[in-house]
Amino acid sequence: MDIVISPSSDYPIYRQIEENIKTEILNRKLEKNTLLPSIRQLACDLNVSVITVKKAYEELEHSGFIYSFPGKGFYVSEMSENQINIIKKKIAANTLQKQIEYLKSLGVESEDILSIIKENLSCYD
Amino acid sequence: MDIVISPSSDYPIYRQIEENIKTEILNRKLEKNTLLPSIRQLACDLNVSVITVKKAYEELEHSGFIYSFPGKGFYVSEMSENQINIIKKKIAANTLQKQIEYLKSLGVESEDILSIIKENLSCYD
Amino acid sequence: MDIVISPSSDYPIYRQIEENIKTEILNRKLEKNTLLPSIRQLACDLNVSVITVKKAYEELEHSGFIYSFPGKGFYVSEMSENQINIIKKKIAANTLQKQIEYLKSLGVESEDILSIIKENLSCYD
Amino acid sequence: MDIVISPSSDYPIYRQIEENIKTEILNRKLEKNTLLPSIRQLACDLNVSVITVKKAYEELEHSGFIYSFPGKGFYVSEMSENQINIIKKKIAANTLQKQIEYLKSLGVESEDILSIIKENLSCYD
DNA sequence: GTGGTCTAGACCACT
DNA sequence: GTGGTCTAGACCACA
Repeated sequence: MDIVISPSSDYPIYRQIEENIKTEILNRKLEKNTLLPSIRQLACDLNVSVITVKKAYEELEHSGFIYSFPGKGFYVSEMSENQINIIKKKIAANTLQKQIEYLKSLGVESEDILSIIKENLSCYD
Repeated sequence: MDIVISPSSDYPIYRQIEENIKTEILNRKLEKNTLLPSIRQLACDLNVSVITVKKAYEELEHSGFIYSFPGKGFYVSEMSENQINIIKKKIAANTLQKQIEYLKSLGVESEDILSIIKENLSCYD
Repeated sequence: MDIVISPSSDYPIYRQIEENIKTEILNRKLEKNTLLPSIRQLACDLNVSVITVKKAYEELEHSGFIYSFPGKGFYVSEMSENQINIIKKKIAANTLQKQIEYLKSLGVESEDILSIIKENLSCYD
Repeated sequence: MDIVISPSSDYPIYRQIEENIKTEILNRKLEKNTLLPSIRQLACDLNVSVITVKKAYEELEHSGFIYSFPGKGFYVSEMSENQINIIKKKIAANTLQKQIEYLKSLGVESEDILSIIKENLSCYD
């Protein structure tokens, strides 16, 4: 599992860990029922506090991406391909809508937004 | 000048004020050399502390959107139509790039992103 | 009389006016017993408040560079060539000493200071 | 770390703290990645408000001399010997140039300036 | 009147 | 514990 965090960011570390794992789950890089590294292990690897990792895992459990057996560890939840796709699209729709709302309030032209998007997407095809 | 803030947001109040004014400047709703409301006045209007407004003005001055004559007040900087457009596009390019980077790392399809964008933009035309 | 002020500077305007006039007196651009522009006139020319000019004149009178006949105006004081030279050297000695003290506390090398000085002076010979 | 401030000075306290620390960094008295005293600690030591120290640290972070990990503290930035020397010389060149410009506008002779400088420098060798 | 600075508290999120 | 933010006062220099 590759988790990259930047402690200097203004974004909380536990959120960064959370996002990293969520991404890997939605990506299918982490398969269902996989055992995640223990809180202590990950805390040690990332050189952060145990509490920080614990918080990240708790949030992930709360939002249903992982589940835990107390005393055993945290596991990746089962989700159908369909469920995952729905979640992905929901996230995309939400974030992009806010983004565009903001840029429009700035007065950015639709065509400019579209061309920036296309240019960026072309890097991935 | 219309400034709307939500003190309960997790986004700092001074950033909200900053963003509001920056948006109005980029929008040309606030024209160059306009005298902004005094720190005290705005603090009173928004029902926040003087220091909170000062910090917002300070940041805006730091990034060049406004300038001050101590003892007189804060004024909107002169910026050419061109400069403003460049700044707008820069902001758009930056935020959209990060957005797409993130969505791509999630594995969202390009066509899905594009269709969401188009759907959202159609609300503004 | 040429007075240039920058209202945006963090240096008070009345000090700027003061320094400008002091410089012209030490320069002999303003000769002894010359009648300075009236407070109202100068305030109007510089587009600043009457009070600001008044304060500058008061300070100059206080330090002996000008004198006033109430109801008539402000005049440049009489000073011998010798007196003027002594004042100039005193100012130079004071400011340069502080400057060097500061640069030395930063750990700047003496040779660097000297070469910068020489380079700058060469522009004036 | 030795920080000396004079609260009665017309120079803002937060600037004094800023200058003190900047000097120690350029001096290499504070080595890179050193943990600075916490805002609260320093505020207590200097007997000033927390906010005053915070402002000083904020400015230093803004200009790149220090960096922060929220929740952990402020650290001295990494800068090569070279970078530091460049900054030092830049500061020296800037301040000395302004100084000489001013003295020249007063009509001080080059030789006088040079002899004052040499006299002062001799105190440090 | 304005901005510039400062105090002495406070609450919060994060480590 | 740390920094991040905020309040509700205050005094000062300046215009």
